[in-house]
Amino acid sequence: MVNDNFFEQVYEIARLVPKGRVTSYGAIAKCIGTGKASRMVGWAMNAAHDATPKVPAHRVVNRNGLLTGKFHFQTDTQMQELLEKEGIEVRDDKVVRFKELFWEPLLEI
DNA sequence: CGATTGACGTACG
DNA sequence: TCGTACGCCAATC
Repeated sequence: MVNDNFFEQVYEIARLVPKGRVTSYGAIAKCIGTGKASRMVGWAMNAAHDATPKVPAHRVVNRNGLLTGKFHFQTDTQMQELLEKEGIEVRDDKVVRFKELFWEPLLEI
């Protein structure tokens, strides 16, 4: 895999997420056109481990703002620490004020 | 080529 | 409010 359009789009959007902001898999999925297939975003993220440059997957959470993918990080706390480092409050593995911090990729694309 | 899986989302009970 | 079921598309086995 060198430039899989599908993954590329997911990576691109994930990288476009401003610091201190978060987005959801469904929003990205809808943005790239997969729409209903929000699972594909997560699948793409799975490959994001090998993506270049590194994809800020810690800014991508599920619709509930829950850090579902934290388990896939280097450490289960890495994701939360990264978010807190960017100014995002994380409580009980979920983004605080997720609604306010939510960033729609459609606004940029 | 068929079956299974997947970092989700929505619907239903 | 919480738990379970189904759908959706693409990739992998």
